[in-house]
Amino acid sequence: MANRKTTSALDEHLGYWLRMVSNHVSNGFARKLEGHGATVAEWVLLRELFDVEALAPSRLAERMGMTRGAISKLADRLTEKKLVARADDPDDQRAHRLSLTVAGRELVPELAALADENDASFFADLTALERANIEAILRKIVVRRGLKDIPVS
Amino acid sequence: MANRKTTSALDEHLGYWLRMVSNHVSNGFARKLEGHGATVAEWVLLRELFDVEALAPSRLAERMGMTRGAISKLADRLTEKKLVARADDPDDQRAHRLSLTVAGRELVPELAALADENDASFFADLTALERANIEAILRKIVVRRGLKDIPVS
DNA sequence: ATGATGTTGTTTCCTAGTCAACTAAATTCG
DNA sequence: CGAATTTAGTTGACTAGGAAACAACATCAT
Repeated sequence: MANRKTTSALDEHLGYWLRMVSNHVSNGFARKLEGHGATVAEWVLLRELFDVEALAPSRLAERMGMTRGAISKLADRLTEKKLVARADDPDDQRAHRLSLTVAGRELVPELAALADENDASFFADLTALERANIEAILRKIVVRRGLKDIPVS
Repeated sequence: MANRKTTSALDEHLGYWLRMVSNHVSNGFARKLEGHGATVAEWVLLRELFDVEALAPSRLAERMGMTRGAISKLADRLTEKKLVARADDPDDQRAHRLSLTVAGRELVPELAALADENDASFFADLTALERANIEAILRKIVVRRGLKDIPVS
């Protein structure tokens, strides 16, 4: 037993490699979105609204793993851009309902194409088996640990 | 050819699952670090300095994938906490050299233990084979795409 | 050696989040 | 019913980063 345990290096953690790849994927996507005047958070919000008639900010906050404050400001920006509309909830004087404008609805498929492209190009180096493997493993972690939203930070 | 292509959902992208898991790992680690008064960026900087006598802020910026401005402020916080010391570079009047203080050097193994624990607990659900697989796949992406730093954003 | 160019680190301004306090409205319960 | 509590959304103070301008110094080409 000659060696004391040595302080582990950054890259000895699986989390390190995960963060490296994940941040590059998100970053690449963010750069692609920039060209269309959108951010990742904006894309996610728009996509969430896409297959629903309308949604309350609070629900979006839960689904997106952001605070209500953040959603409030995000919605401000998107209404400013005329991509999202705020309407009063007829059943609850406090509540709002966010929905896509026509322009917003038209933008979603365009951004979805960028997302597809980004994902495809990033994982193009992998074999079909590798892609299936990594997805299965990630899903397993999500299920086992009961992860439900994506914390932004 | 009955069906038009449908707008892809968020979770149809590998990047989605990657981000979900990666953000949870980082977030969990951040919460653990909080109890020790440190942030993830601080941990990374301290760990980078750990196996080197001293390093210029610019080098750290490259290695950490952050701007020099960000490193400047990060170094401010760490010197404020007496974990890092700034010294003039004798060979270059512009340059500085950052190094760990005794307290900083003592803190690193403590935080490394947290990192180990966080990583282990997070991937505990996986089999050894799954862990080996995901690491190999992530490393392959890093190599193939020539990723060298971790963009923070 | 000197003038152009490049590099180092800091600083200012901006962005997009968090957190906590707040207002108004809804709900619960005694 | 009416008071206490909960919920919805906004706001303000704060944080950690990026981008770009900057001053000081170094390097390089003549």
